Order: sequence, then C-alpha cells, then structure tokens
Amino acid sequence: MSDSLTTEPTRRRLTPRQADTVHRLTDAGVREVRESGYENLSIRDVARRAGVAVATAYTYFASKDHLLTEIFWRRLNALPPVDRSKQPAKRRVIAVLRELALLVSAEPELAAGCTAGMFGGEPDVRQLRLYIGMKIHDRIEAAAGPGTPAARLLELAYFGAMVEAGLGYATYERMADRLAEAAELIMELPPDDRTGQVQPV
Amino acid sequence: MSDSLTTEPTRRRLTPRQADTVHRLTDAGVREVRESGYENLSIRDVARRAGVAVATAYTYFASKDHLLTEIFWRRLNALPPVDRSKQPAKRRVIAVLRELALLVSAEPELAAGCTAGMFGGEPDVRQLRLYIGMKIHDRIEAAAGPGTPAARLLELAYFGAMVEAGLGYATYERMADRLAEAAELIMELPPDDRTGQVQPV
DNA sequence: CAAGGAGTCGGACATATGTCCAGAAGTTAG
DNA sequence: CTAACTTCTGGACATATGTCCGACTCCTTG
Repeated sequence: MSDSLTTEPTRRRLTPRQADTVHRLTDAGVREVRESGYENLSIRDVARRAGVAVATAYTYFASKDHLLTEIFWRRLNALPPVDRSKQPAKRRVIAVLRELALLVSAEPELAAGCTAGMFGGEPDVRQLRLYIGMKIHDRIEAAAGPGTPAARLLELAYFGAMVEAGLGYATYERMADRLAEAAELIMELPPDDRTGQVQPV
Repeated sequence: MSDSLTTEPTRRRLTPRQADTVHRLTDAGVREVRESGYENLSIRDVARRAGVAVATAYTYFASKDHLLTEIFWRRLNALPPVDRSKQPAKRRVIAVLRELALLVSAEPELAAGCTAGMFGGEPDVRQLRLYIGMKIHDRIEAAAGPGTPAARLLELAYFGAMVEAGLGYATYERMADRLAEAAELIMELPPDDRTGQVQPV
C-alpha cells in the first residue's frame, strides 16, 4: 500500500476506488439527512441515492450513526490549522469557537443528526468520537492556551452550546454568539487566573 | 386532579393502577440499563423484568429513549427547590451544579443512556426534552441570578460537562469538579460584568 | 352479585436494520 | 489477453422494534 492508497479515517486505508465509494456515500448522506432528517435517515436510502449497493454501504458504515459521525469528523479535519501567531488571544479564541460552532450549522438537520449519532453509543462510533473529542480539545487549547482553566471552561461552553443547538433550544448562529459572549467574559480574566499558576517574574 | 388521579408527566393523568405500572417500568428500566447498558436496552426486556406485558409497556413509552428521558425527568423533578436565601451566590451555584451533575452519576450507563435518549430525536421525546431544558435553565438561573451572562455561561458549562461525561471523556464526578472550578472562575467576576448592566446605586 | 369499563395480556403482524454469500464487474500484473 | 485479485452487487436471511386486536382480569357501581 505504498502509493495508490488514500488515507481515510473510515476503515484503515482505502484504494482510490473505495475512497470514491465512501465519498459518494458521505455526500449522499449529507443530502439525504438534509431532506429527510435524522429520524428518517437510513443507510439503505443513502446507498440508493449514492448509487451504491446496500451491502457495499454497510461495508464502510455500520449504521447511520456511524455515517453521520464520519461526516462530522471529515468536516472537522477539513478545518485549517489554528493560526497561533498574530491576533490577540481573545479574538483568536472567538474565531476558533465560531468556526467549530458553524461547522455543520448550515444544515440544522445534519447538525442534529451528528449530535444524535455521536451519542447513540454504537460501538463503531466510539473510536471516531474519541478522535473528535481530542481534535476539538486541541483546537480550543491551541487558541486559549494549553492547560489553562480558561481553555477548560471554553471547552465546556463549546460542548454545551452544541447541545443546546442540537436539542433545538436555539439555532447554531445564536449559540455561536453566546460562545463569543462567553469568550469575552472568560478571556477578560487576569492572566494568572487564566493560567492557574503563578506568573514567573 | 380530582382525587384518585396522580399527575404523571408520562401521558396526561394516570389512575393509581397505571401509576404503579409506570413506576414499575421506570424502576425496571433503571436496573436494566445499569446491567445491560443503553445499547442492549429494550422495552421488551424492561417489560419482562417489570412483570408487565410488552403491549402495556408500549402504551406508556414509545421507545427506550422515551423511557430513559422520562426517568431523567423524574429525577430532575425530585430535586428540592433551589434555596435562594442565605449562602453566598458562589457557594449556591456550585451546589446546584453539583446536584444536577450527579443526578444520574451513580449509574454511568443510565447517565449515558439518558443523554443518548434525549438526543435520539424521537418525536415522543421532544416535549419532555423541552421541559427538562427549562427546568435546568431555571435552576441555574435561580442560583446564579436571572438573565445574567454568568448564568448563561454556567448553563453552557453544565451541558458541556454532561456531554463530556456522557461521551465517556471523563467521569461525572470529575466533571462535577470541573464545573465547580468553572463556577469559581465565573462568579469571581465583578458584579457588573456578571449582570451585564450598570449596578443601581 | 351482576354488569360494565378500565387496564392489562399475549401473541400475531408489519416494518426496519444489519449480515451473509455467491457471483458479476472492474483492476492489475505478467 | 488472461489469470488472479479486489470490490461491488442483489437478494435472501435473521433479528429487533413498534403496532394491533380480541380476550381476560380487576375494580367499580348499581
């Protein structure tokens, strides 16, 4: 598997052909969930729409939850690395949070679906879920400072915002704003409250 | 509720006999999920354990998600009202958050199940979910001050903590501690940063 | 204690979900 | 071009989930 293989997070490595199949599936998945909603989503329908046999679809995705989680994971990975250079910390934090919050916001059904999928507790989703958690953790830490109480609190706030949006308590845009508000508040704190340790002189 | 009818959040009002059936079901549900986990939970098994016919169980609960959400809802309602009198705000907030966080923490499987259930997106769960959201919102506001940025942030943090615990990133106890840390941080802010308005003199 | 009704029961049914496998189609190497 | 291999395919299968309905058991009421 030296050359013609694409690294895909789905199941180890995929040949170009497989990668294409998977891509058509995730793609169809997005369109399908957008139109039918999480509740009515099924691998069978997605497969049909993607022009792929049901058995094939199940080769790559164990369930709709798995598919949705994969979709989210891919979007997450498509984000550019956090720009840690210029920009004041507060602004950077707000940008990173907004970016994460709006990852799937354009399709509310997809968003709700991803959330539901991740929580579904399917064994096939576990691993992916861990990766996702780490990725988010890292991005927020990169923006707010590693190991700081501020970063921890912001991470909580981010997940909380996704919950409230996912449960339909508010829109993703609204939650993005509330995250910005939260960041304003949190990053306002004096540095050594943020770092949790005495500042060296 | 004239006399022989108990108010139950499940389906309108229940006769004592019905209330008993429902209680046996929720009860069996807790034990069942504790032993088998969310994934392997089924109304059928719960019904059997409760000594209730499947058809009867389905009369009250449309799905395992519905059952789990109901269980959570009941526990939430069993909490005593927030003591708004004495105690400094910070201490009160921490207490309320901890209480909420540990609602289901004794049975991690139950906790994960409730989370998964609420997100499942079942129509029967929607209403209950709204109530739950409101209840939590109210409790946190009662502790931290209505309409304050601090309250909003704390609410985010609470949901976030539940997510991280529910997804298995950390234990509920650990998240309770992180919530306490968050509250320390947030309630430390000067009052008019907290209220978002100029303090009247 | 008989009649009626509410609640429950069991089991048949319809549908949805995921697996399996034998063979077709496509790909690569010699 | 062909053999060997990989991937996809269609459809049968097993299982799980939720619904329906006629019968049965209590409990109430007259």
